[in-house]
Amino acid sequence: MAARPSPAVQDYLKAIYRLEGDGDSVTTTQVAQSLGVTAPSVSNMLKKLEQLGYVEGGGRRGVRLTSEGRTSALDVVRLHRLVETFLADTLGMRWDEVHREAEILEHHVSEALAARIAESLGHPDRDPHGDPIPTEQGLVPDSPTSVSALWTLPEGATGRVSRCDDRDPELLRFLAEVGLVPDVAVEVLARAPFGGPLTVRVGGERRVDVPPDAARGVFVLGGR
Amino acid sequence: MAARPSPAVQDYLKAIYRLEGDGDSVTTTQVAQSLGVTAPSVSNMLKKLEQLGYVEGGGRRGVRLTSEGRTSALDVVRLHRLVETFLADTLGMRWDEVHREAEILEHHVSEALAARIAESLGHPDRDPHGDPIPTEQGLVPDSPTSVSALWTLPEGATGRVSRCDDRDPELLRFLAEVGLVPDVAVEVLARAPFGGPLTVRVGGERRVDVPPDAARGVFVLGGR
DNA sequence: CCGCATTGTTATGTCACCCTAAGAACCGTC
DNA sequence: GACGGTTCTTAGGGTGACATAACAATGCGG
Repeated sequence: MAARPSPAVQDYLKAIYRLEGDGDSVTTTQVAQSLGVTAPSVSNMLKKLEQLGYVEGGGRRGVRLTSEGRTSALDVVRLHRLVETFLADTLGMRWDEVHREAEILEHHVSEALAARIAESLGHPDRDPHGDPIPTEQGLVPDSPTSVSALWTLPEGATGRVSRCDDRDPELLRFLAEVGLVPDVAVEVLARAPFGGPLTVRVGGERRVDVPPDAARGVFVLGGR
Repeated sequence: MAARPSPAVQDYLKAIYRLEGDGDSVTTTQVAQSLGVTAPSVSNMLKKLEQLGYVEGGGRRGVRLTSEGRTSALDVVRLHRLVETFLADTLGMRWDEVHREAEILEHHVSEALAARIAESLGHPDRDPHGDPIPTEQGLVPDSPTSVSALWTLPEGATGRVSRCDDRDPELLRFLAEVGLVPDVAVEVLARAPFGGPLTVRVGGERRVDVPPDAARGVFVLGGR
């Protein structure tokens, strides 16, 4: 029953967890950029995290989470996504507002409260942006392997929106407007050259032009 | 549009606000005891609060809140009680659990979220313990003047429970068990001598023995 | 009016977390 | 294998909020 890490530590663990997704070893600068702090701050904190047993490999080539670190990171991620889902579903907050709020509340919601929230929502396994919600035991619902950014799909590709990047409220407002939300069917009709927009059929109905930076934040579970 | 004070500052303002209730000038030691910190810490913080314009009269005889201080204190109290109400009504948390949780969340709930919570609850004016919830404009719903601690009532007195002290979960569990909750009718049937229990009729039905320390935490709006 | 308890302050230290400035280690290029 | 650029760490500060220790001021009983 380890004590709950401080908000700062939780933020570092969460960032490292997210960065481990692509490639496995995480560098000081990656973390610094991701959290908006300076490299020396990260250097100090990583040393501390290593002493606390949350990360290892502190020497050269970046750090990795220990299993304990991963457990703690998943705890935070779970709370974040549960809170997001709750704010959206129960309180009717817009999906572009919930991330900010959850970013703070994730550090201050007790386990007891989280359990109640989860129960009142019927133990959801996806948050409003389509991200999987880890279980209390730290299991992450299967992330299908054939998920690619909409941006990378060739003309003619079809599939369903799996998740959307939740960090940019403006992006989310745009996506909501054009109907690019989780579970909707999409088909890439055309790719404009020179970094132009993608033309996409959304929900079998609307034709929508999606600019590159938007298309990079939408992930599609491929039909083919 | 003053920036939101830090959690620590909010806690001090809340404590001073509560202590101003009885008598008007609040001393260093009162605050220290109320917050469980040492006198020097309070001394420092009061100096800071005075510089920030939240309190005045810092010299001799204790401090008082400025109107700005009172406004900020009421903001915190409002959030605390809204959160309590929400946790109890919407999430079914027991009334003895909500205080602890709200004590933390009050510092981290945004104005936007508070507004949504208030709306989803229909802008309640009492929390689960019967305490009044200040409005967004900082107005405290009328606290009736003829409210006295159950402990102070003479034999034969009648009335309705107005509010219960929310700080001791054990007390609240006891009160819930014997039915002493806000709005229930009570009548003092007997006062045992030498600090013995009060015998009270609750809700026109049950006879209940209420020990002194419990009777001091229940406040009754007098019928006569 | 003096002594002494209560109350409050100043001085100083600690801890967590962040910063800037400056030096050390690594890395591909020539 | 020296060189310039990137990356990382060490050194040294700063802030907020707490602590302890020691001193000052108040206020009351005798």
